Amino acid sequence: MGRAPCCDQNGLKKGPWTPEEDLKLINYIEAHGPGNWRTLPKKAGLQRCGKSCRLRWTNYLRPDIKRGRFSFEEEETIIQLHSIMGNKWSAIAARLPGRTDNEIKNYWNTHIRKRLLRTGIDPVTHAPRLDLLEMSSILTSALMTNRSLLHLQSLLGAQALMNPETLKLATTLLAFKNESPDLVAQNLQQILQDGNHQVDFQASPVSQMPTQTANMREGLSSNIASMCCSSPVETSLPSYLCENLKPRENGVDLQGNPMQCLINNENVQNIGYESVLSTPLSSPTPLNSSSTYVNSSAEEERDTHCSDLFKFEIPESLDISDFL
DNA sequence: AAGATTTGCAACCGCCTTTCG
DNA sequence: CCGAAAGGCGGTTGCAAATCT
Repeated sequence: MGRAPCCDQNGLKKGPWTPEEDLKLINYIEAHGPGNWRTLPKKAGLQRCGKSCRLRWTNYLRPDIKRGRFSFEEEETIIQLHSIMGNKWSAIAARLPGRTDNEIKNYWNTHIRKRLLRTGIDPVTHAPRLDLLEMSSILTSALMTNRSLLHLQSLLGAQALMNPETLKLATTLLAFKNESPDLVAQNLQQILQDGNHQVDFQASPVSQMPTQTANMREGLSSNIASMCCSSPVETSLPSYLCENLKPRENGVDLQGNPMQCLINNENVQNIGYESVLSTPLSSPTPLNSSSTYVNSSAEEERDTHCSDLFKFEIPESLDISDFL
């Protein structure tokens, strides 16, 4: 029954390929074609398993492979296709002539992913990073009422979605909430009013907290400082996000439309753990064209608003019909 | 100049699907 | 039709090169 074993792993070489091995593989495939990968190594005189040979050929030795840096157009194409397909590297590679799935995957992980993170975009969902928006909402709502600190509890419940700095700050604030809610809110207000975020924590109201909370105070100071360093106001978060994260008077945006952004104080009050979990912004799975969003009316408005920020056009040259 | 840290990428690993005896 | 190997794919690792301190 079945086939003979692919290869007994004994005595087969692993690790980087030598030029001599490459030459043997190239010569054999050019003369005979790959044929059966299982039997190829023996015929080609290689001490490798067929799988390793196939990988070496498809990812490196194939003559039609385009090497060198990715062009801007290629990069944009990868981002657009990834937003549709997710981590389907082979499918993406099929639409980028001369590029391999492995190369695209590596390029994504080392360049594009980091770039998107720097600009405040979740590389998984291609949406604004939820943690930045959420923390900004919390800090802003703390200005309005001390009661809003209750949202910290919700924030901690969503820890799987948060970055470590956000969690650290939320944890510290929550610990303070019970002890000195007024001081916490007062301190947050000072931070948000201070344009350069270089808050003197020794002189801030936090320093007036009881001595037994000295360690917590240090934690709060450092956490807030680190958060401020990555806040939307100071980082490379896209300008459209920074605009939407600024508190508005009268609940209207720059165009005079009713605000539908997270920062809207009324919406902030309604943002809890459940909404965090149900929103596609926090989905750990890649978006695809058939994604169904959970839409309460408020979330529908927010989704619409946010999706407008990330509209892009698929080039006509890209055939994505089979994904729709 | 040297050691430490970060970055980039080739290659491996393991799982899933397809193919074949 | 069944079961095992081949093929394919995405995630992860290890190491050399580059950069920083």
